[in-house]
Amino acid sequence: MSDKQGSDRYSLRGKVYERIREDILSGRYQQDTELKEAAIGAELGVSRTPVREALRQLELEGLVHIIPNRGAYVNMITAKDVQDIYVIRSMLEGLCARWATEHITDEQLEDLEETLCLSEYHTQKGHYEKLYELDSLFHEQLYRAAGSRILNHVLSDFHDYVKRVRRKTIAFQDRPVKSTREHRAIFEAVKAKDADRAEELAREHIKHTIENIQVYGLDKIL
Amino acid sequence: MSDKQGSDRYSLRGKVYERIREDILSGRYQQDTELKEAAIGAELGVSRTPVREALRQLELEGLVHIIPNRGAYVNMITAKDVQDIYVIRSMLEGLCARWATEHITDEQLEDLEETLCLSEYHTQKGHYEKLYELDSLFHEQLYRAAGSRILNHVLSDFHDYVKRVRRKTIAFQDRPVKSTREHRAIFEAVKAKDADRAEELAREHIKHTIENIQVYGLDKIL
DNA sequence: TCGATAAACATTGTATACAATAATACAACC
DNA sequence: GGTTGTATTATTGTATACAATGTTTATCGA
Repeated sequence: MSDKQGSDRYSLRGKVYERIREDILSGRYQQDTELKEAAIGAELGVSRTPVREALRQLELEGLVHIIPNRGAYVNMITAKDVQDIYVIRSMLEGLCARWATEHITDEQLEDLEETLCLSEYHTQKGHYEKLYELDSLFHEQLYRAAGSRILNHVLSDFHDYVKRVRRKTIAFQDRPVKSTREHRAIFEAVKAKDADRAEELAREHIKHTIENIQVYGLDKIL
Repeated sequence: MSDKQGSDRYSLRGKVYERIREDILSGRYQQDTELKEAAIGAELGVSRTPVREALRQLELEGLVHIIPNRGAYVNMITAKDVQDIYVIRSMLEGLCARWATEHITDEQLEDLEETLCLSEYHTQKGHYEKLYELDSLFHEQLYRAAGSRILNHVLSDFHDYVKRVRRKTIAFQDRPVKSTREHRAIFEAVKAKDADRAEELAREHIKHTIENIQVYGLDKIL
């Protein structure tokens, strides 16, 4: 999720923030690249002020580290980070599925099913870019359904962190078919109010994603 | 953990950040209190610039929400948030204990044991303020021992979030004695390289903490 | 040539000035 | 009286100026 709690994509600060973030997450910068406020400002045609604010936010997110009076440096996401994130996510997605089962409304269930149907359609057609979006949407809908501000916050962050990895690996081998099938299974468990099963399935779903990524080869992305 | 990745407590920005953060977490502000840059700056004797930066960081952390061109508003932590955090933490602390078991060095093991000994001493003596610090330290050492930047980051954040709750409830009833005993048990499992047991114990430890908090009465804190 | 020192430079930290936007108060109108 | 439009005010968004700090380079002496 990129809309973050209020990142304000339309202010200069928001634009700069999104831009640098994207540049780091997409691997344009190398580890420890120095991010000079003036240079970035000049490049984007803004003053140092919005750049500074963007860098401070990125620091809190862990994407850059700032040494006082020296500068801001890029924190690349390492292969280990990605693996850790997926292990953590598998637990939290499980919890999320459980809570969603307990709290989901009929309307949210319908939205989820609609997303699922679309996913199944585009899986058949092999529309991978569309599938990527729908995959994100499915998970976001589940996050919301869980009804926990905190869980939503942390899962959204992680989800966003590994965006690049997901984008690259989602279409690898027979993952799309399996992934969509797993989504369907999770959905059915949630609908049937079987929280234990929903949790188990969601955990497995993420674990399978990790395996797929490992087969693909993480080093090809990072 | 308050030293954050580089929050820079010694710059004005860092001081303002810590101050506002503390004021929110300690409940000095009410939900949706408007935080005006000029007012805060005047109160702390600094210009708007560091205040702005602090507010932007707090937004990302979820402690304030900013409406563009309007202002920054306090996001209180609700009782449900606290409960959610503890449920999430119980899982992640479990994972942390597992990873710590797998990665901990002999030196880290010794540090941990030292903390533990001190805890046991101060538990006997009933030094609750000291115990609070040692409790934090024990967990932080375990976070570090797990050897995962990501897990450390998210757990430290959560740990910090519920600081106030912990401070208030740590001395409630016979919790100090039990808590220290549980720490000892976790330590022994880690030392014995029994990852399954360490994970299970760590999870239970947090669950017991939740129960203690619930008996104490969350509404008394928030 | 090497090392130390200091001066020049680059970069961040903070304050202030100005622009843009939103909130408020008040008047004109129905 | 209520409503709408406008002027005023307050507040944030951005740019710029200045201060403090860190880094590099040039110079001097041994």
